[in-house]
Amino acid sequence: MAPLDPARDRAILDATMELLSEVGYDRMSVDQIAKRARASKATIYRRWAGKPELVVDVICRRFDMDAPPGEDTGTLRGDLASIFRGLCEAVERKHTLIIGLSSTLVSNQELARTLRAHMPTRNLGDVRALLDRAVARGELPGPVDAGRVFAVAEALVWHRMIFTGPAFDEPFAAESVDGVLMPLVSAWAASTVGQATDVG
Amino acid sequence: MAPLDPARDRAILDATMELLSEVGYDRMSVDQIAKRARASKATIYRRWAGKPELVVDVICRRFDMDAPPGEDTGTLRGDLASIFRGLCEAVERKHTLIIGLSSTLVSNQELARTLRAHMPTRNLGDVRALLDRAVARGELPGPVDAGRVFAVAEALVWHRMIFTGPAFDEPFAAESVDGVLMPLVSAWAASTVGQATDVG
Amino acid sequence: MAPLDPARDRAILDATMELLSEVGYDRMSVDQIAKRARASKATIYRRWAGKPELVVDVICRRFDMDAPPGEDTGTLRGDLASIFRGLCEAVERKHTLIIGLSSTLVSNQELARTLRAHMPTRNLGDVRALLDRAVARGELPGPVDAGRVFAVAEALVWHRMIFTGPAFDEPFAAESVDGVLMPLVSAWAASTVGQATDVG
Amino acid sequence: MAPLDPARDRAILDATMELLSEVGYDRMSVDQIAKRARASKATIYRRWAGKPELVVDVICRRFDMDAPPGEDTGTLRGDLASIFRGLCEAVERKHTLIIGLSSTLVSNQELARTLRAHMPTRNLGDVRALLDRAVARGELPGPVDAGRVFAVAEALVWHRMIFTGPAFDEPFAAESVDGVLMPLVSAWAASTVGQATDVG
DNA sequence: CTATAACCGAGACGGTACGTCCAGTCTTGCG
DNA sequence: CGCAAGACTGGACGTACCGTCTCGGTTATAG
Repeated sequence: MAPLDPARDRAILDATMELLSEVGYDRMSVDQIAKRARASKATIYRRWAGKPELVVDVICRRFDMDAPPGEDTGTLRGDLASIFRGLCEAVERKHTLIIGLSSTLVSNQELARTLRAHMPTRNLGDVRALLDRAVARGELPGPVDAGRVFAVAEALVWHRMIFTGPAFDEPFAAESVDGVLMPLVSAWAASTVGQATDVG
Repeated sequence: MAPLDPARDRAILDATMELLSEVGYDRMSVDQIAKRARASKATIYRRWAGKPELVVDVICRRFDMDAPPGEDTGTLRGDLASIFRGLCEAVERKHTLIIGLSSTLVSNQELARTLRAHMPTRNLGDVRALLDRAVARGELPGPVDAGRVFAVAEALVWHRMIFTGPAFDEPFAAESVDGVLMPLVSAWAASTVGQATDVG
Repeated sequence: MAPLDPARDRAILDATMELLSEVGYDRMSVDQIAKRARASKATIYRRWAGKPELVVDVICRRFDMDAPPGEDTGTLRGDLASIFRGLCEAVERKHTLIIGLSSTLVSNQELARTLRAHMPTRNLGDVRALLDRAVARGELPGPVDAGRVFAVAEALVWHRMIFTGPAFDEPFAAESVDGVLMPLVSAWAASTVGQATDVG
Repeated sequence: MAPLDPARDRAILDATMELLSEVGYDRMSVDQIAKRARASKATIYRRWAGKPELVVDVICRRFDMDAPPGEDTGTLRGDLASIFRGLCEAVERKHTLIIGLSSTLVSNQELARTLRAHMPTRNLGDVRALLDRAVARGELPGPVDAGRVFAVAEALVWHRMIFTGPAFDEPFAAESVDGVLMPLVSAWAASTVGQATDVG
C-alpha cells in the first residue's frame, strides 16, 4: 500500500462533493469530510495541502459541467437556447460547489487555468455542431468560431450568478439568446475577419 | 458623544479597504481591522452585524469603481475602447478586494443586489453619453440601451478575471470591443425592438 | 476584564485536578479539561505553555500534601510510625497525580525545586514536634534534626512507589520505622556532630 | 531467516537507548526509533507490544547499572563511600534514560517489578563482599543484610535525583555515607534481629 | 533447485490529541 | 453612553504520534 490508495482519494472526493452541496464551502469542516469518508485527517492532508486545494481538486475531477447535450431543434435560435439553458442548469446545479473557489482561483492562477481547461470541452463540441448545422441550413452565411460563442455565453451566465445569484429565469435566457448571442453570431458569420478567439 | 462617532466609521472602513487589498477577504481578520483602525472590536460590531456586512459596506461606500471618465475620442469605437479599458483597470486594481466576496455575495443575495445597485452608476452615465454622441454623429442609426452594453462589457471583464486572472491585455480589449461590443451595439441600434434590459 | 480572570484559573485548575485523579496524566486531554471547566482551549493556553506546565502548576498550588497531622502516641516509635503512615497515605492518594510529572520535573529543574519547596512544610513541623516530645520524655539523649529524618522517610516512600508501585503495606512501614528510622534517630541523638542536613 | 533477526533487535534497542538519552521518553517517537535503526515500525511491533514495553526491555538488557565494581579501600567507610559514589555515577549517567520511565513504571507495575528484579544484582554482590570484609576485619560485630543497605542507598540517590536533579556532589555523598549508611550498618550489625528485607 | 514461508523496509491508514487561530460576545475602566 | 483594550466561548485548522496493516523484495529452509 506504499502508494496513496486511490480508493481513499475517491471516498474523500465524494464526501467533499456531497458536503459542498449540502452545507457550502465555509461551513464544511475537514473533520466532517474525514468522518463521512471514514478517513483520518492525516490521510487527507497527505494528499492535499489544505481545504481549498482539496475543493479545487474536487472541481477539476468531478466537475464535468455535464450539461444536457444540446438538442437539434431545427433552428439556430432554438439550438442556441437549448445550449444556453443547459449551461445555466449546469452552473446552477453546481453553484454551491463553485462559489467558495473564486478566491482560491485568483490566488492560484495555475489551478484556475487547469479548471478552465477541464471544464467546458463537451459543450464546445455541441456548439460547433450547432453552428455547422445552421450554416448547412443556410441560416448563417459563413462559418463562426464556436469558442467565441461559448465564451460569451459563459461570461453572461457567470456574471449573472456572481451578481444576482443563480436566478436563471426565462427573461434572462431570452435576452441572452435573442439580445446577445443571435446578433453576435449573425455579425460574425457575415464578416470575413472574425478569427480572433481571445475573449475567454 | 452618544451617537456613533462617524470618524470611527471612516477609520474602520479605511482599514478594511486596505486589508482587503493586501491579504484578501479570507485571510483578513476582524482583529487586524480593529488593530489597524486603532478601534475595538466592540466598536466594529456595534456598527455592522459581522465581517461580510462590513465588507459589503466597504464596497458600497468606497468602491466607486472610479474608472477614468471615458474620453471623447471622436469615434464610437474609440469611445467604447476607452470605457472598456477603464473598466478593466478598475477591476484589475480592485480585484483582490472583489474576489473574496463572491462566496459572500452568493450566500447573501440581498447584499449582492445592494452591491450591484451601488456599483456601476458612474460608468453607466459615461456609456450613455458615449452612445448619444455616436447617434448624434450618425454612426448609429438609432438609440441603444446603455445598460445592456455595460452589462455585457462587465460580464466579459469578470469572466476574464475569474478564469484566467486579471490578464487584461491588448488582444483581449481589442477582441472585446471589435469582436463583441461593436457588433452588438450596431445590431441593437439597427433593430427597433431592443428594449429589454435584463441581461445583468 | 483586561487581566486574566482568576475565576477561570480556578475552574481550570479544579478540572485538571479532578481529571488527573480520575484518568491519570496520559489519558487526560486538554479538550477534556476545557470541556469540564466550561472553558475554551485558548483560555488555557493563554495561561500555561502546555499540558505539563498546567499540571505542574496544579501540583504547586493544590498539592499541599495534606497528610494527617501525626498523633501523639506517647512513644517515639508510635509517633514516627504515625507520621510515616501519613506520608504513605498522602503519596498514595496523589500518586496518579504525581506520576506523569517526573519527566517534566527533570527537564525543568526549576519547577522541580519549586515543587520540592512547596510540598512537605507541614509534616516537617510535625516531625520536629515529635522529636522534641521524645527528648522531653527522655527517650532520646539529645536533639535530632527533623529535616534529616523527614528526608530519609520521604526517600523510602518515593523509592517504594517508583519501583514497586504504591504498595505501602504494613511490613514496609514496620521495616521502615523499626529498621531504618528508629536506629537512625537513636544514632543521631547519641552523636554530638550530626548537624548536616544535606540529604534531601 | 524465519526467526526474528537478533541484529534488528540490537539496532532497535541501541536506537531507543540513544533517543531516550537525547530527548527523553515523552518526546521520543516510535517513528524516530524506526528511522534511526533503519527498521520498520512493523519490525518493532513484531517484537514488543508497545513503546513502554520496548523501553522497559532496553532498561532490562542495557541498563546493567554498570557501576565501578567498588574497590577494597581497607575500611568499611571507604568501601561504602566507593559503592555509593559508583551508584551515584551510574544513576547520573543514565538519568535522562531513567526519568521518563517513572510514569510507565507506576502504570505498569508488573514491568516495574521485572525491572527492579533485573537491575541491581551486580552491585548487590559488591555490597555483600564489602560487608563481609568489614566483619572479617572486626569493624562490624555481626553480619548485615546487604539488600537492606543497598535499598537505602538506592532510595537516597533516587530521592535526590527526583527532587533536586542529579546534583550528586561531595556533601551529599558524605552525609549519605556518614550520616545514614554508617549508623544504619552499625545498628544492624549490633542487633541480632535485623533480618527483614522488605524496605525496597 | 525450486517453492513456500517468514522476515524485512517502507510507509499509508484510522484515530486521537495537540497547540494555534479566528469570529463574535462580553467586561472593565476612562472620558 | 461611546470608546479602547482585551479576555472569553466555541470550534475549525493543520501537525504529530501510536499501533495496525498491506505492499513488494529478499532470504532460508524444505521438498
